[in-house]
Formats: sequence, C-alpha cells, structure tokens
Amino acid sequence: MHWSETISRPMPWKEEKNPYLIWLSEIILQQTRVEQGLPYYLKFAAKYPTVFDLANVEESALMKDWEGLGYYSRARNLHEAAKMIVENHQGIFPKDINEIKKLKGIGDYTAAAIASFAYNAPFAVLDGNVFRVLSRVFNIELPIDTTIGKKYFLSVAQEALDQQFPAKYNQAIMDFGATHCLPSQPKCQECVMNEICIAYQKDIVSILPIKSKKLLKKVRNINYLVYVIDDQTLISETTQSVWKGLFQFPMVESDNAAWEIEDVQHFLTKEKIGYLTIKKEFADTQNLTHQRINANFWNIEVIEFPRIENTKKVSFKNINNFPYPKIIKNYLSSIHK
DNA sequence: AAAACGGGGGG
DNA sequence: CCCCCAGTTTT
Repeated sequence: MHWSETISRPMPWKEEKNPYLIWLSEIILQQTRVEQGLPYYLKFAAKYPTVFDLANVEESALMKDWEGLGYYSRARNLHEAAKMIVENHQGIFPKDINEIKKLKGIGDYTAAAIASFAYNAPFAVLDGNVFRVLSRVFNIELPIDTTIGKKYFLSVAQEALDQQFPAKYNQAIMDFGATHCLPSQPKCQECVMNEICIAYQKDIVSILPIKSKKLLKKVRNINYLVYVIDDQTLISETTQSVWKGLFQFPMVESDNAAWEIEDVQHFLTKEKIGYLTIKKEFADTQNLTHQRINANFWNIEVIEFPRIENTKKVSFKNINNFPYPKIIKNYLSSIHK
C-alpha cells in the first residue's frame, strides 16, 4: 500500500463508489488489458449510466456496443444480470457478497472486487496479477490452474489482505502486479519487496507462477461466401458457439485445406447455385483461445440469391449496422474504399 | 477437472 | 510465434 502511494495509475473507475459502475468496469476488464477496455468503459458508462438503461436495451444493440472487445458471453451475461438486479433487487446493486455472486457473469474475482471497492468489504481479489505476486513473494510452486492451487492461493490472498483497508490493498496489489511484478522482465532490482521476496532470493522469479496445462489449438478452414447482387449481399446471425449473436456471411468449412476457386465452383454447382463470377477477395487468419481460423472470402456475383436458412439481405451501405467478429470486420474494412 | 470463450500487445 | 491479460461458464 505504501508503494502504491508512490505511483500514479489513474483510471476512471478508481475512487468510484457507485457499485453499478464498478461492476461495469470489472466485467469489461475480465481477461482484458486496461488500455483495451478503457474506451469501452467510457462508452458504456455514458450510454448506460444506470442499471435500468442496461436492463431495458435490446440485446442486439448491446452486442453492437460490445463489438470488438471479445468474450461476447460477457455482454449477454451483463444484460441478464442487469435484468436480475432490476427485477430482484429493485434496481439497487446487492451488497451481500453471496447475492453478488448469484449474478450472471460474476465469479469469485469480480464479486471480491465489487464488494471491496464499493463497500470496503474484506474480500481479497485473486486475479492474474495477484497469482503472480503471491507465487513469487511466498515462493508458491503449486500450479495456479488447478483446483488445489486456486484454493491455496485464495487462502494466502485472504490472509495477506489488509483488514482495515481492503479496497486500497486490493487496488495496490493489482497495480503492483500490472506495472512492477511483470510476467516477463519484472523490475526486481528496484523492487521494494526484493528483500522479502523468496523467489527473488532463490533466483526463480522467471519460472513463477507455474501452470500445469497447455492448450491444444484446432486449425479450421472457413470459406465465407459473399453472394452479391448489385449493392446487396446475404448475412446470417450466428446462433451458437464462439460468435453467438454476431453476424457473418454464409460459410462452408473445409477439413484439410482452404478452398481454391475450383472448390468454390464445385460447391456452387453441387448446390445448384447459378453464378456470374467468382473472385477471391480477401484472406485472413485469426487466433482464438482454442482454435486457429484460416478464412477466405469469396465474392460471388449471382443472378438470384440462394435460399439459405436464417439469412437476410442487406445492402453494403447498411452492412455496418450489424455486429461482426473481428475477422469479418477486417474483410469489410478491406473492401470499403 | 477440463474445455470453451476474443482480441490485442509485447518479447 | 507464444505468452499473458482486473475470469466465468459450460461440459
């Protein structure tokens, strides 16, 4: 806490005591860098100043505002939680941590963050920063991605918490992890903790914290078919999986490799779709947590649109009124001259 | 307990 | 190219 008084890391939600705005900021910041989430927080705080504004908005509009931030279930959960607060709590954000945890999208970390920041309640936050700081200072070599590891770290975090100033302490340890006790190249030489940091004394800072799992990535080849008549094309709303609630073009996934133009021709013929021209307009790749996506965008001039379930006609002039995943946005930017 | 879930920045 | 980020929900 003393260290935190020597640094400056201003953020609009620090010093904020309105639990609704704290909640909003915490949801936006889940697995998201402060610099990345900041503009979204400012937009949401201005557009949805109260929980009622959030509860009453159409979900599609909310998704549009969330566009580009990722982890879209956060937006859907935010909406559902807002409605829960209005219906079950008369629009007043709950104060009891168990009630806070019942809200969609709020887990252990976010509940502790809201309870401590808004009400100065004595609950220690345990996020990526805290895992790192505690694992190094106390030389904890339990993996942080196992149940046993999380349980132990939580007990250490709770014990280390300053009971008198929980909000200040939680804020300080996260600032410390984010700016000083960095994942790589931490500033150990000038660290105020280096004399009591066991990992530093043992020179094993770089291996901490320890993770047990490594994740497998699936490679997917997606062929987006952009059917075009004059200024119109066909888009559909994704109904499941990763990009639920966002829009995309009709697509076909190919197993081994991305399509060549012959494969597109073959597909259109098989589906009895008449076409004038086929042109590969854009190619891009995107890395998600569990999959690597190779995408090709095929511009296909047609005489009449094929009948595909759940698609709608839209003009390129209005196409940006709908929310899209990043890879579709990249394509749309590339064709917008 | 493990997998799924985005996007961006930095080394 | 890999790691990590103010984590939570679903399987």
